Amino acid sequence: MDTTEILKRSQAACDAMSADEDGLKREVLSHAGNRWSLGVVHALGIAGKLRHAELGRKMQGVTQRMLTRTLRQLERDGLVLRHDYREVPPRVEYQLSALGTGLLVQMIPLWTWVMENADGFRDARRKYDENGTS
Amino acid sequence: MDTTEILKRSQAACDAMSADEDGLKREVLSHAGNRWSLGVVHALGIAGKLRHAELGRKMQGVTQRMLTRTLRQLERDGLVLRHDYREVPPRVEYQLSALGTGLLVQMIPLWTWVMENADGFRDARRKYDENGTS
DNA sequence: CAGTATCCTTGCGGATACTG
DNA sequence: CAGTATCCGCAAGGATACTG
Repeated sequence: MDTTEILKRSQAACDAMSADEDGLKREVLSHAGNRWSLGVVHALGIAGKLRHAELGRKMQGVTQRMLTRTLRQLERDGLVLRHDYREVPPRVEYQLSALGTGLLVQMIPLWTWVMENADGFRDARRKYDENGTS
Repeated sequence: MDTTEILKRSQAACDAMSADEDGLKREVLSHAGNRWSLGVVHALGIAGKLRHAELGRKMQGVTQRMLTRTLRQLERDGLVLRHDYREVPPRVEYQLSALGTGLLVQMIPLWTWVMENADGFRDARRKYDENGTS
């Protein structure tokens, strides 16, 4: 494989990165890495618009508190739009913003790769743990 | 934009995902989202091989404890290889595994996208905070 | 040089109960 | 329905000191 060529391109990209930019990337990643963020972006990407309770049902196991937290975080990051209809009983719908959709799209090849290499991850983990316990 | 088409592809990808697979993805992401992981993978991608102290210098601000922790995590995930020369004074070199290189390559388009949309993120954040404090 | 060991603070994630 | 309020346990991240 021509990893050399690939790494050169990587280097070109990396050289342009300041510490500030690295912070931004980590912020995006770390938010995406939160317990429920991925599933929410996912669910919204598929369904388009969803209400709080609908999301709660799709996300099997999430508590109201964590769902709200996650949505607030995603909203603050500009990935999710919140629309409060100000009715009684309350009706609030969530959907991906353009930014959120963009992120989801960027993520797809990454997910595909992760799934393709799932065995590689498991093997590595197993080997590491064997050596550790031997 | 034809987000519809894109979302359909996304959906196709999503439908194939079990809760188990989602867990794996979140694990990968959450590790990548750790404070220093990204920088380490980055630095190793550029430099090839690096010693503990060299990494410490490149990563500006990391403590020995966190660097070791990060490296152990990455090693356990199979992204980084550790080679201990067993000399005195100690010499240990780290480098990306094939898996690690692959991950870095997958990440590049994502980083590029994040950087291109940095302003979008900042604007969203600003708006959200303005509405919150008003 | 390449780590451990110890202590501390912060924030995530969850359980439960309550409210407009 | 769509949240808040309160409490809790745990792990991440960091500061500091020490070791083979």
